[in-house]
Amino acid sequence: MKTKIISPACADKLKVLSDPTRLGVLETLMSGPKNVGELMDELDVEQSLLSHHLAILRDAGLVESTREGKTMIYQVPESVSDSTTGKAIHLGCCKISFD
Amino acid sequence: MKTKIISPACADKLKVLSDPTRLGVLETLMSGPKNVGELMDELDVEQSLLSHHLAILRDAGLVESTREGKTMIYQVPESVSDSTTGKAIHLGCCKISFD
DNA sequence: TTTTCATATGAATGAAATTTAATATGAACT
DNA sequence: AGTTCATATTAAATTTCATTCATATGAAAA
Repeated sequence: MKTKIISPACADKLKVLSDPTRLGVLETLMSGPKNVGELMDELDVEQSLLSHHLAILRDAGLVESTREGKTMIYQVPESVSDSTTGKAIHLGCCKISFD
Repeated sequence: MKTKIISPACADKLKVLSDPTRLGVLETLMSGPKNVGELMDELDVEQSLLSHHLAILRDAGLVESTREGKTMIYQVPESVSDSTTGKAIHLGCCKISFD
């Protein structure tokens, strides 16, 4: 009886999405790039808290950021957002489709 | 500027899947019903710990159990597992497809 | 170069989730 | 009824996570 190797890596990626703020960030960014201030306004989250969550999303490769003057623009990488259906997130191990 | 209402309910459901043991249980059960002992063997998880995780999956409606003699059979409900593609989990708010 | 704006980082706290250990339940067998 | 097998439950210990607060960084403006 070989012991099945479960998928901790996939669970880790799902954990990144299993938070309302981070999920909200992704949902928001799926409609296009935004800077941190815009995300704060839209999601109604404190600056520092949002920044922490953005770091977690960035570390997981689910968002990427570029500086534009004083502000930082965040967006979902092409490889992550399904541009055809528009409403899916590719985690590598699995794909999450909304609605 | 209306404040966007994020989706805590969906995050909660994703949280249930964001654990290697629970994800392993679901993956295992997607190939058919199993009793707890079989899940223990396949996933190499302690009895009590597995039971806790099964309770969380049950509370979330992602698995259901029926007694058969001394053992408990666990399975993924029809409504949750996508019977057509075979490899998807429906959470209500979103759908997770594997490989 | 000092100030201001936009964002990031680190430490501290508290809450929630996971894990372990011990015990309980419920069905079948003797 | 008492014992055993399979699983669940409870409580306690531990770990992880989210949040807050204070401070730092980096770019532009004065």
